Amino acid sequence: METGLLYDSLNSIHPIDGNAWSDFQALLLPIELAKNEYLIRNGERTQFAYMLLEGVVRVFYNKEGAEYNKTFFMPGTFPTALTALLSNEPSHLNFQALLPSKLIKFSYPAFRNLFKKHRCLESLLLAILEREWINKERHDIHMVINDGETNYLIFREEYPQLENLIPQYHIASYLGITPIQLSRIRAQLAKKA
Amino acid sequence: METGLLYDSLNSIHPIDGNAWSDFQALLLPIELAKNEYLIRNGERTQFAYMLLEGVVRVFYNKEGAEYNKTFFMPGTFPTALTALLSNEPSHLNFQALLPSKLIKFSYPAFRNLFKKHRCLESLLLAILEREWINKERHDIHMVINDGETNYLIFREEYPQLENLIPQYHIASYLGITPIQLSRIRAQLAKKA
DNA sequence: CCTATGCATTAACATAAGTTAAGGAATCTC
DNA sequence: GAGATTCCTTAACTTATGTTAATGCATAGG
Repeated sequence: METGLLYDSLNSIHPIDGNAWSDFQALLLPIELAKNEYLIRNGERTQFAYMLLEGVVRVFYNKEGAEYNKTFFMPGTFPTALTALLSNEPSHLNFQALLPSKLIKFSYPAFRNLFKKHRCLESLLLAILEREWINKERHDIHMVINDGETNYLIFREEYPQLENLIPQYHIASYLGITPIQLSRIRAQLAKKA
Repeated sequence: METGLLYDSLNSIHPIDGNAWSDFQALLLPIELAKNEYLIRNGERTQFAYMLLEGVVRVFYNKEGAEYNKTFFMPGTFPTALTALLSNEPSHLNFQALLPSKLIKFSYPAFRNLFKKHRCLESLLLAILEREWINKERHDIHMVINDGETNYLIFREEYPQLENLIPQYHIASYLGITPIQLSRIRAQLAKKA
């Protein structure tokens, strides 16, 4: 199993000492998802955290049949239902692979059990939450302040290449607009250029 | 200084042992804000975390003169520029008292210095971030899924009494609509009832 | 190779929400 | 207590975006 990417990602967020890493590594399990397969559906509980190695995962909420995309996860990131994990409640969100994907998973309760022995892992979790908080706040500010066109341009910077890998209606949903409106925006941008 | 409310709030999030609390208590400073006075303006750095004892504080972003309200803080909560504190960068957000307010403040770096001695304080910060994350996610889901009318009703549940204490244009901005549109929604609701 | 399916685009139309502007109630100030 | 200020409401109008529907590629399956 390819754990080097995971180690590098985590260690760069907060240093992990050797013993902590070997205890943690014992928890890791590889999994694969086919295109359109789900990691978690809303209403399900989960005990697992994930890291994406290959592919793309989307997160969306679901209300009366309508889907609202919230985030896309790219390789090297953590498509994990944090709220469901932390609260131990059923997830309100769905996590779905949009392409054939490879991931590493590990049990979150087992991870927390290591905190007593390895304080650096608790500090690591704190550092991850801090980083996620900062990213989310920056993202939210963009989405509120800007119009659809600007957010589309930001999307293309945030997720390079992604627009060529997934249908545009997923992007439109992420931007909070209809695919028709996205099409109009793209037409306008093409005219400008 | 009235530190009981702060102790109870924090201790209920994560238990704080007696020594940790007395070391922490030594950091606390009381402050007062007049109506419309700022706690932090965008572009400023800050070292301080706050707890609100009395009054109301709003958080908003500012773009080309337009203001976008993001949150309101009520007594017992923490009107703190978390992102600016954690990242040590200038704040993108403004924190402003909407009523005469009383707060407790403490230095965040000094608080972090206590982590070595009192691990329970680090666990407390982790627990606070977890809770904030969960609240924010729930809030975001509401705002994306619902229309203006539903969000206005949710606002009234989330912040009981607040709509009588502050101008309606602040509420409209929070809901992402114009004051005129909020007025139309209120007129419709009155007609239904 | 032909057909069916999924997806993006475009046009025509409908609708919800923004803009501008005016009036009036409530509150503050001198 | 008179005048000024603030702010909420309402109306008339404009605009942006959603809706419905038709067209045309491209790709996959038989």
